[in-house]
Amino acid sequence: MSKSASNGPTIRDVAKRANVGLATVSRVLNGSAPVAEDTRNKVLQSISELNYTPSPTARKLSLGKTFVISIIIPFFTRPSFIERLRGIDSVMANSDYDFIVFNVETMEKRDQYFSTVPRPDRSDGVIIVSLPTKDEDIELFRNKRVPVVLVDTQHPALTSVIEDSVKGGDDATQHLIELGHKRIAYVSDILHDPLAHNYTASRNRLMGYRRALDRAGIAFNPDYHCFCHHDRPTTRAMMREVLARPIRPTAVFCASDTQALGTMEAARDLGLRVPEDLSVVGYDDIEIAEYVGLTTMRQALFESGKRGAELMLQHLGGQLAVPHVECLSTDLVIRNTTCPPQDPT
Amino acid sequence: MSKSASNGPTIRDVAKRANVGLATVSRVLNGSAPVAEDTRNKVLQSISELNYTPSPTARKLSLGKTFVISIIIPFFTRPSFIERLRGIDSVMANSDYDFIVFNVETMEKRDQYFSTVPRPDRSDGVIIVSLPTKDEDIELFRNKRVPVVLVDTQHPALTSVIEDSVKGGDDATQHLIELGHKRIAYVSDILHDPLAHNYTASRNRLMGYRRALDRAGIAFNPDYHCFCHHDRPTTRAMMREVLARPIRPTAVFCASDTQALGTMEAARDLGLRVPEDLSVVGYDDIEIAEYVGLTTMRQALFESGKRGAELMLQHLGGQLAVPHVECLSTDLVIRNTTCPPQDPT
DNA sequence: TTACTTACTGAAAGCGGTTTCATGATTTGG
DNA sequence: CCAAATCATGAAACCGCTTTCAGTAAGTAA
Repeated sequence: MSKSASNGPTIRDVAKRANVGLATVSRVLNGSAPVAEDTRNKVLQSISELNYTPSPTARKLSLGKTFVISIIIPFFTRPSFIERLRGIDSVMANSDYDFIVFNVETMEKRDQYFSTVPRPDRSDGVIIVSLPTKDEDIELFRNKRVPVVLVDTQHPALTSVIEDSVKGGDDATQHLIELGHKRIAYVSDILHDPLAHNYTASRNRLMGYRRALDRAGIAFNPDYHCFCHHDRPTTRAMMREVLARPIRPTAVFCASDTQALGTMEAARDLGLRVPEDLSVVGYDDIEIAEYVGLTTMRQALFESGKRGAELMLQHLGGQLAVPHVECLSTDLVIRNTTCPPQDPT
Repeated sequence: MSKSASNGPTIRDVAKRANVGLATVSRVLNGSAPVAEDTRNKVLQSISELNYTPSPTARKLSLGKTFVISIIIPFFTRPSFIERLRGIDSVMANSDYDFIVFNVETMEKRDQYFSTVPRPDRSDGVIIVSLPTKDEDIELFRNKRVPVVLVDTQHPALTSVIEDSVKGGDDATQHLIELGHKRIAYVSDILHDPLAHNYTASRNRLMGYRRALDRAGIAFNPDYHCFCHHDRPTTRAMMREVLARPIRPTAVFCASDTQALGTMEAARDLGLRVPEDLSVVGYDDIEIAEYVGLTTMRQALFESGKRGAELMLQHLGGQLAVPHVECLSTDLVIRNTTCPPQDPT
């Protein structure tokens, strides 16, 4: 089944037509060695007459490269991941590399992709986004000798670009403290599910939250740490209960905008006004955040993807030997879901 | 620079170790010809001892296939496109094919991808999403002999899966008419820019809108056809002006939810209540639509991607000779941005 | 027993490039 | 003016797989 049917001209055809050896054509194509001016012209003409383009596959085989960068990313459908992907795309589109996205929605998929994707015959490099890596994974990658760059996760052995979620959590909480709040709840994804939306990030933001609390001399109240699955309806249900307590929080810091929206829905359900009765701070600054006027932490999502891709390209180019960690900044965007508490107890 | 460095075992190594010819190994791998039971076992054992996996690149070259489906899609970052991509992913992830996404944000990129991506040495098939194709494009595809499937666009020469936007526009408008509205505006993207969000769709929805109007004996008022760039702020600015007119529409049908949100912002700016003073119907049912309670047309976005991918796979499998058109249904989701007009003139 | 299938199997020829290596043509320079 | 170095080039090997083709061994029919 050798599909020689109509498969376009090959480098051999070009060589024949130009009366040169095929090696010479290759040299003209890649500029890999000097070629006499008029020989080059003959070749160039032959190429354009035949409307020849080299076969990427053959090139890959010969070079032992795939010219593919694989991206392993969970739930690529979520707005924040899309932004990161766009960042990656913005640099990859202008490189020699294609990129293939592997969408992880289950633990099996994760394991499957972690073991099959980082192979030299499948990818020249792998960018892993927002998925925690274990030591054994690292070992696997090292064996396969495929360069790996981490985005929004970190491991000492790999170069990674991260956001400082501890600081982000701290800043968000600090904002509420400065407004005079004392009863501040923290709402996050479940903290023990590695596939949860913000596995590491949720933990780090919690640390930041506690750090800010400590600094202000406010005791951490475990009852004010609320967590549930990442979707809005679930958060809404949970928060409806939390906000109905006799001593309810006057402010809520949410580890994601989606959960902030759920929280606001819950407040609405209970007839609580935002921000007068309840201040809400989100995280991510997704597109609707602006529409609903949500105060939130903006991350450099696009930038993170872009830097990740750039670092990968550098890695592939031979620069960048040692694992390199890059930390992007996070800014608080103040809109109108926060204000001082009505009754500053 | 033959990168023979540590490149894993080859089929030859497997053959040698099992004391068979390498053709036999290939046969075991692909089941392409009968192999004696114990020969097969020797091979299998050798494979697992060596932890061998065949090189995809070599396979591709030999077979003359790429095992890649390319997706050409505009602004893949927009929610509706993501949904379609997810649909595609859901079927591709379980196939032998990888897919590569080519994100079109400019006319140059469109042309570049249209001419370089559909080549037999680059893709086994191309799925084009939401991008109108001209006859000359078709000619090009035919020359390259690469199968093409269209999603959310249509061309007589190609198999495509579409939504019935005319009917969608009709239904949405009909809903408003039934509520008693007479002054109904239509808000859409610019109708002459092929890269606009909803090029074809915006036109078809307009046709549906007019059809419903006709049927109800309401004259089409060109002043009530408003169009501008697809983003929310622009729509907001435009609609602020439109809604400030002495005789303003009592209802607005928007060709996208994003524009519906812009319209609602404009209403808010002018102190108009939705739906009491202004009914709004959107299109797409993006995620926030539910949050803000927007009445909107829901399309089978995920389904469209899924079907597109399935048709492509069928095509590749040799079934599906004639161009085949598939039309997905669209449903009105009634929430709370529509009600009868206050002053039913 | 001989001729004729049938069932497996290995050697070798691609697939379409890149790169090494040897060679002939030119310079260079002493 | 001849030896030595330089330059440009083609032939051939190789990347790792699939498939054809021909041949061997075993099975069947006459």
